Amino acid sequence: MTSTSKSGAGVSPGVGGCTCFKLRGLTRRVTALYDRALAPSGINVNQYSLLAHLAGANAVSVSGLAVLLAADRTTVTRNLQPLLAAGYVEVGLGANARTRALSITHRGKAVLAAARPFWKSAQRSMRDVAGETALAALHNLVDVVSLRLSATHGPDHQGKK
Amino acid sequence: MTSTSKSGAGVSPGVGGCTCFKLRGLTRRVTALYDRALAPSGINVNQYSLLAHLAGANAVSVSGLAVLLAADRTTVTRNLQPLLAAGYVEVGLGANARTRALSITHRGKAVLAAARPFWKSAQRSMRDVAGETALAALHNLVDVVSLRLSATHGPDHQGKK
DNA sequence: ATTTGTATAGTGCATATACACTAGTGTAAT
DNA sequence: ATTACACTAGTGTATATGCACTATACAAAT
Repeated sequence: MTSTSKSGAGVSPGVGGCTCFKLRGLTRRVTALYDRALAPSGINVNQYSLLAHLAGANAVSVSGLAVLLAADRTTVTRNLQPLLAAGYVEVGLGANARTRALSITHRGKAVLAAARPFWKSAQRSMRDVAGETALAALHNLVDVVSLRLSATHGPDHQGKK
Repeated sequence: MTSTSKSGAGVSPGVGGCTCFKLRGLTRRVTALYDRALAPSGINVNQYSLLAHLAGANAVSVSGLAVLLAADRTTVTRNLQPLLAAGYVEVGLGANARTRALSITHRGKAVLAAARPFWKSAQRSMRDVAGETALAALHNLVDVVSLRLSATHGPDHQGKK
C-alpha cells in the first residue's frame, strides 16, 4: 500500500514543491492573521481592501472596481452585497443606464477609519513574522509575478480591453 | 476622474502595501493558472493537492489530513465531498468509532496519475513566469513565514495539541 | 430604423474557507 | 459506575471565488 510514498519529506513526488499549494496555504494563514486583527472593527481584510480602494477611487463601476482589485467581476458583485447591506457602500446611477457608480458612504468611511489601526497592527505582526527584508522581497516578487501573470492569463475576460 | 485618487501608487495610504491583499491577489491568479492547466484532468489544483497528500499517507483521519494540508478541519470535511461523490476517496472505519480512515481509491490514483502531467506543465509555466531563482526564494519564504505563523497563530484550535 | 456587435452587470452553480456550535466517543479520576 | 474532560467529526451560517449563461443598454453599420 501507498507504494509511491517515500514517507515524510517526499509524500508523492513533488507535492511538497507545488507553488500553488504553498501559496494557498500561506494566504490562508495570512488572511486569518489579518481577519483576527480586524475582528473588533466588524469587517474582514477583504472588505477592508474593497472599502479602501473605493475610498481612493469613488464613483467607479463594478468592472472598474474589479480591475482595481484584480479580481473577477462577478466576485466583486457578490462581495459588495454585505457592504451594501451594512450601508458602507452605495450604488448610484452612472454615466450610462448600464453602468452603476459605486461610492463609499460616510458610515463606510467611518468604519474604514476605525479599522485602520487594527489593519496597521496586522501589518506590523506580518512584518515581525517575515522580517523587513523578506517582506520587501515578497512584495516585490508578488508585484512582478502578478504583472507577468495578468499579461498572459488573468481572469475576467468579459468587457475590459 | 476620481478626484480623491492620486492615481496609481497611492490610492488611500497603505492599501497598495497590504501584504494580505497582495498575497490574495497573487494566489487567485496562480490558482487560475493551475486550474486551467489541470482542467482536462477533471480535477482542480485543490483536489489535486488533497489526492496527492492522501496517496502519500493513506488511512489518515480527517483531522490528520487537515494537519497535512495545513487547512481547517471543517474545510477538509467539505472539500472531501466532491471527491467522495466521484469515487476518488473512500471512508473506512478507523481505530476508534470516532475516527474515520480516509484512503484514495484506484480511480483516485488513476485520476491523480492522469493529472500529473498537467500539474507539471503548470509548475513549468509558473517557473517560467517567476524565474527559477525567484521561485526558489518564494518557496523558501513561504516555508519560513508559514512555520512562524503556525507557531503562534494558525487555524483549527480543536483537538490536536 | 433595423441589425449587429460590444459593453456592463447580474444569476445559477459549484467549490473553498472558517468560526460557532452540536454530538458522539474514548479515557481518566473519583 | 459515574463523572469529567478531551478527542474526533459534522452542521449551520456567512463569506470568497470564478465559469457559463442571461439580460439589458449603448454604438456603429447598413
